[in-house]
This record gives sequence, C-alpha cells and structure tokens, in this order.
Amino acid sequence: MTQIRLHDTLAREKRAFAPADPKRVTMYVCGPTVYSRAHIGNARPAVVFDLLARLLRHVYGEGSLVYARNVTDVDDKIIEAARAGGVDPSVVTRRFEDFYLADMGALGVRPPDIAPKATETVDEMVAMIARLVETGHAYEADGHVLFNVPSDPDYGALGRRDREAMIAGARVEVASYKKDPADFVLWKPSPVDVIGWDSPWGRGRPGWHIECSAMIERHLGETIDIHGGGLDLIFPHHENEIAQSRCAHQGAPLARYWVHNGFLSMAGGEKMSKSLGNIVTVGELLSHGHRGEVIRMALLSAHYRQPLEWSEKLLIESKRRLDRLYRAGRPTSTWRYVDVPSEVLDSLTDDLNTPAALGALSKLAREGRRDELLVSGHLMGFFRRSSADWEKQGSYPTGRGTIHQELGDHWSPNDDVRFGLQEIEAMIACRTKAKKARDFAEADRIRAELAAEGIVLEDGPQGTTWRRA
RNA sequence: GGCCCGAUGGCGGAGUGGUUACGCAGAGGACUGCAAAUCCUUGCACGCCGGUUCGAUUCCGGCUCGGGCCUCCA
Repeated sequence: MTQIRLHDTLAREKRAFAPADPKRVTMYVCGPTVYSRAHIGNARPAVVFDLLARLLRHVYGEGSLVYARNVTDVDDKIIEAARAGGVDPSVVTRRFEDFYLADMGALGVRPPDIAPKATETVDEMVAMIARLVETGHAYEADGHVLFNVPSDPDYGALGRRDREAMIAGARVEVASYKKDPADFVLWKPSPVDVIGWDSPWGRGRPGWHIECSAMIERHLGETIDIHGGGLDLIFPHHENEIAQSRCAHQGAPLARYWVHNGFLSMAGGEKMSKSLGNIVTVGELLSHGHRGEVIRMALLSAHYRQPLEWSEKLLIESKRRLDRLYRAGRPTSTWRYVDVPSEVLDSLTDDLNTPAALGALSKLAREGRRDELLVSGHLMGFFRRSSADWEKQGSYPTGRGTIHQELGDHWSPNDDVRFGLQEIEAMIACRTKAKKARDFAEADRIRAELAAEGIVLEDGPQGTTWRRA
C-alpha cells in the first residue's frame, strides 16, 4: 500500500502515517464559527484537508475514511451578531453555515462525512465536564467550571511551552476565580436573555475548547488518527482539547497525528485576519468573476505548511496555469483508465507536497499524457468540468448563486456574457468567409470585436475555435 | 520578554551534500495573411559571516531581515 507521510506537529517531524484501523481512518478538522462570511484565509484549511481527505480515500479506499469537520454555532460573537440583528442565534448560524458550504463548494471542497454542531452536542459536553470534575481535573468557581491545568502534568506538549512561560506571556488579566492563571473555561453561566442550557452548574453554555473534544468523542471515538486545523489553533485550542480529552479518557491520546496549515498573508506579509480588517472573502472573489477552481489552484500553489501571500497576481497566474492544464485535457479520440502516475502520487503522499504535484501535472500536460493528467487533476480536486465548459463559459456559478444576490453582490453567472453561443458561432463564420475572400481587414475587425468581449479565437487546421480569456 | 517558523532566479514556489523542479512573465526561432494557441531554444538562483566536508543553496553555529503564537483568530 502506498505510504503517506505527514508532518506531525507534536513530534515536529514527518512521520509515516499508519492509521489505527485502515478500514476506518478518522480525521477531525476544526471548522468555522458561523457568524460571518469565510475569507480566503479560512478557505486554506478547508481546501488543504479536503485534499488530504481525497488522498486518504485514494489510498485506503473510498469508504474507509470518516472525516468530521465541526460547525461552531454557540459563541459570543454569534450571540453578539444575533443581538445586533435582533434575531435568534440560529438564524445567524444557519445563514452563515449555508454561505460557508456554498463558498467552499465553489472551491471544490466536498462536504465532510460528518458536520457536527456544537449545539447538538451539549449533552456530551456536560457529561465530559462532569467526568473531569469527578476526577479532579476541573472545578466549579463563581458559576464557571474551569479545567485545572496543574492537574495535567503533560499539559503544554503540543505548543511546547511550560507554565512559567504561559503565565509570563499572558496578555489578558487573569480572572480572579481561577485557581491557576493557566486554567481555562469549560462552562460559563448564561444570563436569562442569552442562549443557554441547564447543567449541574446552573444554566450556561460551553467554553470553546470542550466543544471539539465532545464532538470528537461522540462521532469518532476517544483516539482519532488525524486532527487538523490552522497553525494558530495549536495554542491554546488544541492544547486544551488534548488536556480535556486525555484526562476524560484515562490517558488515551486524542489524536495520533496533528496536522496544521500555515497562514495566508496579505501584501506586506501581514496575516489576514478579521481583527486586522485586511480580509478578502471567498464570496467577494467569486462575485468578481474569479472561478472557484482558480482560487483552489492559488491556495495549493504553496506547500500547506508554508506561509502564502495572497495577491491578485497569484490569481492571474493560477488562472493561466489552469487554462493550460484544461487545454491539455481537451478530449481526444481515445480514453483509457489509468492509475495516478507516481510523479504525482509520490509528491502528494510526501506530506501533501502540492507544488511538486502541480509541477508533475504541468509535465504531464507538456508531454501530452492526457489520461494521466486528468486522473491526477481529479485527485487534487481539479477538472471539475470539461475543457469545453472551462473555455467557453464565463464566471462559474457557485451552485447557489441566489446567495450572492441575497447579499447584494449583484452577480450572476451570465453578467459578463454579452454574446451568446449562436452569435459567437455566427461571427466566426462571417470571419471565416472574409478570410477566404482574403478580406483580412474585415476578419480582423470581427476578431477584435470578439476580443473586446474577452473571446479569443484560435485558428487551427480543423478551423477556428474560441474560448473565453 | 518567552516559544516557533521562514529567507531560492524578474515574480511565485518545490527540492537536493557534487546532475532538470515547476508555473507566470521575458528574449529568439518555427508555425500563421497577421494574431492566438502550440512546439523548439534561452535565462551569474539559492540573505550575510564563520565552521564541518574533497565539495554546501542543502549539515552546524552566529548575525541580519521578515512572519507567527503567548487564552478573539484557519
């Protein structure tokens, strides 16, 4: 069997991946908190782990992977947004979960097998917290339940930091009810007008970290094969997940491999984040006519652990690269099923080396190895439509175009298409006639008119074909 | 302050102890009525200073610069 190697954050090195059960490989990735549109920085982990899921299915078999990506639908920001809009939090969360699925779908991200919601897992969270209290790893204080960090001697292994460092570096005033400055919240009280659930500690809502631990336990088990997420989640989120789960499960480790993607930055190298205000949403890019597949190409153009600087230029290059691959993927008279060539598979199995894999795709295209190119591209989530569609359609609908309209993006897939298929064919026929009559001035005029609408003509031995630039 | 990354040709971006990444852009040529597309050819690349080595962009140390995390954050 093909051997996958993954960089494990806990071990800080690439390790040969060996699932506990090859017939049931388990992967959990921290998903979105649904209170706003996803920006491209949010899209990176979605695309990266979608690719990893595709690779795992390819290697272990289609039905062998259980991939869960949660939806955090209880959170202070959601509560804030709901209050500001004068609606129930569920209105906010449903709306932005739909947006998220539509945006990611446009990027070729397949839905995970399981998309658990925090609000549907509260019972499990309460049970887990109760267990932690019973075993002395958590305590109630001032209406809160806190995890007692000193009770876990292994705390800090993932983020590689000791308690002194954590306390010394703390930027936030330590709440007075904490026994130890490093302790974190498992459960917090909710006022009557705020979403909440009854619990042994009164009406309240879960802290952020316990959500993932409980969802993993319920849907995947005590120990999973792969836990993924963004680099910034290592501390405190994943560190805390590890502590909670391990202490609630008699020491069973939470995940056997920890995989983290690097950050996306904006011009100047600054991290893209909501708090800095320098975000570009996927919805904006799509509404500006950038195709989802191009965005996917851009996101995979750098290795997932490396920083990636986002720019308009990167999108243009990605578009051209894809144009070229699609051109090489044009139908031929013969087609045969082939395996993914080793040039591609070896790159992907080597810790998801997508730049190298894309290099291999280019090579396949250049060498006219069309069948291998298509199979490889499919594995990476490309070639989602035919070459003819790619070349002749304008901007591509996301599958939920109405969502964009609802937001006032004023975008529809046909906005930029002035000439229909018939007009284009007719104009090409006129030009061919003019060419035959050696009236090149007229032929060039027609070509220029089409070019002004972004339609490029290509004269070949079989006649003239066209595509959209 | 603590912890952790990164530095590759015009730009983006892999990789390697001694040999081609790849993409985009550029130059020359072929093809074309002219283009487009395609094909061929082409381009002192590995931050600075030391060390290890027969040999380092690749290993080690220091430095400079850039970035991330330190309980909002993918």
